[in-house]
Amino acid sequence: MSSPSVRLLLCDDHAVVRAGLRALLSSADGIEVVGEAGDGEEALAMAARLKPDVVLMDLQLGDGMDGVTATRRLTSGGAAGPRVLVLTMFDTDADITRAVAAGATGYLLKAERPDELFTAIRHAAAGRTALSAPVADRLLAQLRSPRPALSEREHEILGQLARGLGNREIARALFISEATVKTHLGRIYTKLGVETRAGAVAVAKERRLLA
Amino acid sequence: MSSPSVRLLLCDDHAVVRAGLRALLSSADGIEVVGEAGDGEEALAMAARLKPDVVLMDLQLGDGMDGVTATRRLTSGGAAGPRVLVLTMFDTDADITRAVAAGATGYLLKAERPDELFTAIRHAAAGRTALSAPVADRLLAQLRSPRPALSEREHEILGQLARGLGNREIARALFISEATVKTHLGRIYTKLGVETRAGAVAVAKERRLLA
DNA sequence: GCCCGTATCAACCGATCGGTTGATACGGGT
DNA sequence: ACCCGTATCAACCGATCGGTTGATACGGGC
Repeated sequence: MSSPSVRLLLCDDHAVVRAGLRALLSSADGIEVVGEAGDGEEALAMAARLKPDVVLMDLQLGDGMDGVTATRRLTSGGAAGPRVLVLTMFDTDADITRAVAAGATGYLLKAERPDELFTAIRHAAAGRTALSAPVADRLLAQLRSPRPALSEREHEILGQLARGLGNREIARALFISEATVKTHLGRIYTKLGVETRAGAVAVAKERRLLA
Repeated sequence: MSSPSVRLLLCDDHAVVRAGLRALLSSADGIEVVGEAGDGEEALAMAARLKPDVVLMDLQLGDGMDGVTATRRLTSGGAAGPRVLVLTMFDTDADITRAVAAGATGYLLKAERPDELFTAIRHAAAGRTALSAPVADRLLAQLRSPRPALSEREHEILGQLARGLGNREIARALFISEATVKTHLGRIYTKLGVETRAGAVAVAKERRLLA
């Protein structure tokens, strides 16, 4: 006998993409789309009600809760919660790391071949980790030559920096002295491999370290 | 009698999205997906060969030719060329304006309801302009209070700025004097409504003025 | 022909930035 | 107990940035 269908919940903020995925997956054996969510809150509510086996989650969810947060909330509920399979456009180190840290069972890219999606969903339902080849490559590369990650405080500094604030304004915004801002900035420059604040903003946007 | 099916070519760099769209559109009456392209070059080649009525074009096409360029090349071939219907994630002023300027017959968002997509495709095939409501709103808002557009030279300056270069380096890169760079930067700040270079980079990335 | 926008350059000045050195303090890990 | 990473602050200095004023030149549009 074949195992029962995988009950799947879609979460993506683009209705056209959701509809496309539903149409695509409905043609696959052993996969049943039980619902669609357009944002993180909706995904949590529908997951609680529909008890899907797997949530197919985009990381970019528009204005509200982001996909990483939604993933954490979905998986933090213990063993009863659904598996989360991340399906997104970006293969950035930061995205992958954060998604895995948030409890994602798998991670694959929208650029992947569709049949990879089918198998990844079945793997995820079985509790097996499902990382597509490019994603796994990136993870290993990162392990081999680990990039110095920004500390949380440095992240905050970077956020203010991207708003165009000067050092004094950043200092006021974060309730620290201007001197501290400068030391943080120095470390940020070193870690990002840049020499100016404009360069730091550019690299940060590039690596998707900022909203 | 009903008119023959609209012959449609998909162009999107994400295979999963393409497959989803194909699955979705195959369920629609009067629409026939005749091919898929994953980048701009492929789209041009397949359009020449398959002679589709409409090309459904994403603006973000990864590394190579961008969607605006592909649209221009597709529509510049005179009346024989296909209609181009842009389907993308972003409703940024710059994207909409450039796509329309490049000859797009329609522009709609992936966040739109799927049935809007069906009607837009049929409209585009008939040569009618197809702008979804949010996009049309933005266009009108822009006409009512036109934002000062950056000149081409200012764009170049901005590009170098985003690389983190100093004024002197920008001057050398563009073969102009440092003084000229500063005057350009002053106008850029005014037009973007910022006061610092970091702010300019942030706003530029926000409005998608940069790659 | 004239006006206006754009691009180019110069010289100036104060404010800010970037880098350095050195210091204190707190927490986690061995 | 010790070390290491992180966060915090101070003082200093040269280089750069941001703003201003003023100028020339070229092109398109009325």
